[in-house]
Amino acid sequence: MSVRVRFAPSPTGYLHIGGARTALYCYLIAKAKGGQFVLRIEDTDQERSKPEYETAMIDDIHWCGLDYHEGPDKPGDVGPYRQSERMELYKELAWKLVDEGHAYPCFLSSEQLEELTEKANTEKIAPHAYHGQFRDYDLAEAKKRIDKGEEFVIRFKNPNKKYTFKDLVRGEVTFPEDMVGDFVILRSNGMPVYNFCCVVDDWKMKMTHVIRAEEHLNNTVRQLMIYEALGAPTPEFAHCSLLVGEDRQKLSKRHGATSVSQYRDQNYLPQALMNYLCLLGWSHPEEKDIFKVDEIVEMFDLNRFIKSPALYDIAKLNFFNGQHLRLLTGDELLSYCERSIPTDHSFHGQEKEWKIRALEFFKEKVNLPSELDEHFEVLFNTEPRLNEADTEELKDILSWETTPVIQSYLKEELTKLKESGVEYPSEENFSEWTNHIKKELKVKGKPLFKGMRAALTKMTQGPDLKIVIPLTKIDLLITRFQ
RNA sequence: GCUCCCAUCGUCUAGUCUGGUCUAGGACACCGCCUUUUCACGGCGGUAACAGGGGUUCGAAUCCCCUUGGGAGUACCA
Repeated sequence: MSVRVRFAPSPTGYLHIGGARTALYCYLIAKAKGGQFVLRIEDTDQERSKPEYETAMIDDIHWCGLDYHEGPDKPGDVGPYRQSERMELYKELAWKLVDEGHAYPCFLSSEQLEELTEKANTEKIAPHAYHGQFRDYDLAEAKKRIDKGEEFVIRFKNPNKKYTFKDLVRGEVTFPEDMVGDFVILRSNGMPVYNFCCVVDDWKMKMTHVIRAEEHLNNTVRQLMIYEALGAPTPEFAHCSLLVGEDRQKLSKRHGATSVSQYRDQNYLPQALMNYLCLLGWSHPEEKDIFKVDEIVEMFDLNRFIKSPALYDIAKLNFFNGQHLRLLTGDELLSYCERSIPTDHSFHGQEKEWKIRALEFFKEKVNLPSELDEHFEVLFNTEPRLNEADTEELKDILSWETTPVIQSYLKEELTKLKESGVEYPSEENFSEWTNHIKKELKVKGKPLFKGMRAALTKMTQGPDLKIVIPLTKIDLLITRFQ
């Protein structure tokens, strides 16, 4: 039987970093086993689910490069793939469970429920202890009350026995009989509840593996009960570790940038994000750390999942971005970096060939394209860029810089070049100047290079002049002498 | 409270299943040196961990138990 794995987010917000990682694992397992990856939208919470979130989520999943075989926008044989479109099925099965004695209507009002929970709390027993008030209520009587229009929910009748299952990452897990009470499967507004539709769909959509985060581990006991009552085969479960923030708590909004769209907006490389996320809870058999996810499918398996929670660290993500940035070439590099450079930046006025040459050189210095701006200063500034630490050092340089002979020499050379119709100095030009100043003007060593740097770039430090000067327009260089 | 899960450098992790090759390896970050007449890159090196206690064993990071710590769940959210 072919492996089928689903990612089932609820559209109540933007795709979360943790969600993206789960989706990645689902994608990878499906791919590794030559199976299908399915996207299902769990929108049964009418208040919080929004269609625009669904759209955004799908966009983000695509941006991550996690293409699925079936989903709301990719019809398959077991659709629809949006739970709000499967209501009839859930209702039918919920009532089937009622008729078979696995579930029952319950008429407890929310006020009554609150009181009962309160009571259980003061008695220091499980809060769900009194939720089963209607479990033995006469069904015919119940149906009469429903027909009269009375509000009700459907509760699942807990069979009160232990449940054990083998989790693919955690091993054998056992839940005691009283872990949960008679829980709701159909709300009073007619909407089914997560644990119920999840099982129905995983069954009807023929899922073989349920891969999700550890926060769902405890839900598994409820789901196991439902599979059993439905007479459905249980899939394999794999609960992967949680992603946590600095405080070791589940990663959430208050930890800062935790949605994929924020990284997209900040122009991170999706392959870098995926690479980093992949390693947060899984390890490469050869301890390789920089890779594209599609390169590791054949070695991806559940055995290398880590059970303990992983801390999400942006510093390390930045490193991964830098590594992937350096893997980019020519056109890729240009179209990627260009987006991060302010639209009014002089960079955009340059020739394409120049841009690529500049980026190929500067890419070694940054992790993110947004850091490029400060490095470009050396190419475009017209005012001296000096920080306090430079001042001391500058005293010498300034005395040199103001030496009229050398100033006028460089200026003269630049003017000659300009008149010959050249737009940029060549590397050879730069060497000639250096040699001339060395031989004829008797300046060498540190004063030579520091001095030339200060004169030509108005900065005391920066990248290799041999590279930088040929990237700077002669016109601009001349203005630096005025 | 109750239930479940987890526990190796600050962080991500290798090693745990199949005890010895682990005076615990790699990566991020940090620090130093080399290289570069600057900066960065790169290279080399450094600081830094088996939570604690009991067992089992000739031998335990690895197996068992307890303690402690952390997390998750305990909803008519998912």
